[in-house]
Amino acid sequence: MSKRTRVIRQKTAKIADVARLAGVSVATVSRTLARPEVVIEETRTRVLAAVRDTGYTPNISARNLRVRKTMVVLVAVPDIANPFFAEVLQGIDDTLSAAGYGLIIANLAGSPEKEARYVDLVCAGQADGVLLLCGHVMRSPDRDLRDAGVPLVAACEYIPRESFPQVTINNVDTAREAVRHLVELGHTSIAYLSGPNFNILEQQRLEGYRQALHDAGIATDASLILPGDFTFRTGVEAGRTLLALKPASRPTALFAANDEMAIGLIKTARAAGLQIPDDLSVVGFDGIAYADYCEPTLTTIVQPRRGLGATAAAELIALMTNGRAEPQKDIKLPAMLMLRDSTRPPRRSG
Amino acid sequence: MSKRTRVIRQKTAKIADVARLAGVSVATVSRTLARPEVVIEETRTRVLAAVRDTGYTPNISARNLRVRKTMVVLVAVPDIANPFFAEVLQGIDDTLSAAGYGLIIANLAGSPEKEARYVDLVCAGQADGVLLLCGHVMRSPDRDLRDAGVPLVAACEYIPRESFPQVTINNVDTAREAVRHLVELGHTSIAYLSGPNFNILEQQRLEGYRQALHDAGIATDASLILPGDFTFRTGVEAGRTLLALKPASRPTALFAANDEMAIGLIKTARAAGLQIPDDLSVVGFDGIAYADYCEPTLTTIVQPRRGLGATAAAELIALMTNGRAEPQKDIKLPAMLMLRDSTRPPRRSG
DNA sequence: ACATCAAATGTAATCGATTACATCCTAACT
DNA sequence: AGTTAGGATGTAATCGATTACATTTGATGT
Repeated sequence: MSKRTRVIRQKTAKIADVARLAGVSVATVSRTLARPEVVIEETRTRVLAAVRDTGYTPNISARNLRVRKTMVVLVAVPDIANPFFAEVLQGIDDTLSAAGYGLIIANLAGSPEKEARYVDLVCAGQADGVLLLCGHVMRSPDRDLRDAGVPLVAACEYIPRESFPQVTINNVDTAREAVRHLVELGHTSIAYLSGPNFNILEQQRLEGYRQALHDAGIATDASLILPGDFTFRTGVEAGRTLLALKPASRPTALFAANDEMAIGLIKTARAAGLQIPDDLSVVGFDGIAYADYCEPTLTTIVQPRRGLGATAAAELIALMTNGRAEPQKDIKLPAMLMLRDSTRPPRRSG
Repeated sequence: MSKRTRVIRQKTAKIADVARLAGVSVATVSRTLARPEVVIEETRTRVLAAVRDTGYTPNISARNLRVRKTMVVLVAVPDIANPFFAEVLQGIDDTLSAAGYGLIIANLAGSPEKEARYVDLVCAGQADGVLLLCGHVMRSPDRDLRDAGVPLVAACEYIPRESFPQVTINNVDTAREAVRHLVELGHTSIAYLSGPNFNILEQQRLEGYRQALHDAGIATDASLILPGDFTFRTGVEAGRTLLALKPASRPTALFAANDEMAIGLIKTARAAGLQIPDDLSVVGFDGIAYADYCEPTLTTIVQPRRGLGATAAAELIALMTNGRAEPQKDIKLPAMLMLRDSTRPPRRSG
């Protein structure tokens, strides 16, 4: 059976072959596949049988050329190796692939050349829409994604002053809540381990940190703001910086702009004999799987990672199909402070 | 300047528009872009100027339809959230995108429906090649990826009895080396934390474990083979199983079929008061980034993750361009035992 | 019995690029 | 000067599907 069909089909059957075998016109074959209800029962079965026998599958390039669609969306990710994005991608993938869309993952990896290639790809009509997880509208030397004329949706990293839908969490308020948690435990000397300077998430989380300190009447101490770039490595470095301080002037708590840095910092601090959380409470941000695997388990802000992906994908689908749905949408999903073992009141209260 | 071009271009310029503006035929435009050396200098500059002014980018669907290529490869991944695959993907992405290919990531996630959708996609000519990281040739109810007539290359998980190139490490020998390390430290009671039963990697690593024990004259004890499925969660469960044993009959070392499970097991064991490596030495497999972040750092087999991806991608490119290069290639990349802090001689030697 | 209409199907234009083949032109050789 | 070779460009077929419009068919109403 499957042997036989494999023999019949030489290259790949085209719609004309099916039409010939079924004794109908190509239009009828096309209709049978697209809107079965408009062809009469008897024709339909004949056509479907011919489709089966020839092993016919429509040529997507031809269809795309004709209907000007690709059924592909491009997802721009700063870094696939970052587990946070991997989980957001799952949500995107679930939603999009259920709706029949394929996805091209653009791993920007900080490379402007790659970014430019992907912009050109989209401008060339290779995608029906773009999901930006990267905090900016992608550019090539002479083009901008907005020129491509395809729907855009941003997620995770808010892009200011844009008119397309965005799906994010409220980073400012959430960061503020994280720091407030430390304040409520009694900490007054609270450090901040930052993300890369011009990153929007960084700015928002820093703002939340500032607000929380201000709420508590604590002055911001610039020396307690440690530079980082969201990687484990800079977490380790920040840990060393912290250890170099005299114990007396060392903060009793730290809020990290993401989990990976928090985990790097904890590792370094522990290796040097510091007790976490006894000597130093740490709060992270993101809620990656590892935050629950490490030791001690990390108190952190859990972002609805799959939810962010799924919601953004749904929004993009709406734009791609309904044409113009309401843009300007600014969807905020709830994030949650997850209390685990890395935070505790300071040893010497006050 | 960019303002002006943005105004000129109404929808998207097609090749005919460029031709008209440059005062040449469409063939000349096409040639100028594809093989600049065949058109005379003066024409070339005129055409290129017209291209710039119109903001022309070729319509890829049309080109694909004509030349029967897509410049897209599909990568089948068992699970994007698995950090091991994320790193392999980076290698793939680097190589493929440098060669101008886009990639569609098929996150199988154990779903036969998704798998089938992707098979149909490829059979419909949506990809020029497929990279299988998933240990089997993908199927849909009535089709098989081999029917698609596109080049295939497998990586990471060896697929027996297939004629396409495969890029893997030698799992049997490497696992054997990992266990030999434990033997050489003096361990004689060595457990194995397995992967899912029918997975080829699992079978090979188990075989390596068996061989190493045999080499050392140690009898295999079926009760020391703990079930797992490569996830952190089953590592935790295996940890509990281990803890339930009387200390006297508890193994002094364990080889886990991957890092995530090893890390889960270590966490559970430590939480129950077991010292790692003093009470239990642990060796993992894969060398994910986290193996160096956790506590204690994990002795493990480091796979050349980017290398696997890059090599497989290069192999696929060769097949896609040269048409038929030598198939049957079985490329083995070296993996390395990385000694870290989770292994040590047993307390009571002998 | 004829006009009318709708349902079913067919015909052919169309999407936008590539490229085989045809044509034109110039330079070089006899 | 006439012929020719080959370089540069143009013309038109082609890739394979979708779909507007045309045609056929049969049923219904008068």
